[in-house]
Amino acid sequence: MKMQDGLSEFLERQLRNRYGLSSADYQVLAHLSETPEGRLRSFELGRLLRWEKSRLSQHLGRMQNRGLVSRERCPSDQRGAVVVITPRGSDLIKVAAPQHVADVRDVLIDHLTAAEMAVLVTIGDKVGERLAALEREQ
Amino acid sequence: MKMQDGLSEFLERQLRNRYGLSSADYQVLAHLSETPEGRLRSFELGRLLRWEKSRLSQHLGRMQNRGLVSRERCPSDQRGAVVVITPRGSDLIKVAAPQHVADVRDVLIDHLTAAEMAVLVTIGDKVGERLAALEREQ
DNA sequence: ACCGTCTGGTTGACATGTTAACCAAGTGCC
DNA sequence: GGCACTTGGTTAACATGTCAACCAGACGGT
Repeated sequence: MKMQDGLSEFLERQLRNRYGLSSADYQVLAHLSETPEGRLRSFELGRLLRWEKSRLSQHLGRMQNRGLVSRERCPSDQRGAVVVITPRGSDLIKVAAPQHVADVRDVLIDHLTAAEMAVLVTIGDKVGERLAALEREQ
Repeated sequence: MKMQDGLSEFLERQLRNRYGLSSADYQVLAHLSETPEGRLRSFELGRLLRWEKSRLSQHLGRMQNRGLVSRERCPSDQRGAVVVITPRGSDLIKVAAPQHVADVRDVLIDHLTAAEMAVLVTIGDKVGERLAALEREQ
């Protein structure tokens, strides 16, 4: 648990200090920039991030005010919104992503042996399994 | 990272649904209940939790309103506050703690071999080391 | 076509966390 | 003693997350 908190706090702070991004912002931009068009339906983004819809809506509103994304009406579904990454958002993520990856290496990956890394992945999978099972049960 | 988020979210939700406690509340009560008198200087609690002082102050205010803790002036330092767990807080944590531990087993520990557990501890230590080193550097 | 239900999304009220400013009491040095 | 500096703690303003209520458009059975 301490490792958990320490890692998130460190990574969050790096992103915020260097680029003015929260890790929430980062994840939104990362997902958008991974699509060929830099655009996603709102609910798709929500599914990818596993965020509640109200959180997504509020967060996108703030990111829109800061000029990182914009929203368009969806032509095929009149209810829908399409989220589009702006040039500014795109530039930011292009700079921030490599540095963020470097930070993760610096504070975690570089200090693990291949065997340790493998075990960590196994543990992640097992926990993911268990959580998914609990979610199906409920 | 996903494991991280999934675990915290699950544990947080269990605590909240069953006892109306956030994990922040839980940690405060846990630390208090571990002292013989159920009381701690505010800044001691802050050091243990690694919380900023304003966060601590705000959170204790809310917990006080809910009757989980109370605050007294410190006799030896007129600036100081002593945080005391109330009977209600004490009862709550006595019920919540075993269940919380059981949840952690259920979703993590029970699914790991002894070897995996050992590696996880090693990784935690290494990351802790690295973060502490970065903090000393700053 | 019509109506009940589901789905995508927004909003308001509230809980929580961060930063910066502030205040009052200790501490150290002259 | 007096004065600068540090320390413990609170507060205000703001960013973020949650829940519940709401609205409008889609969808399915009749």
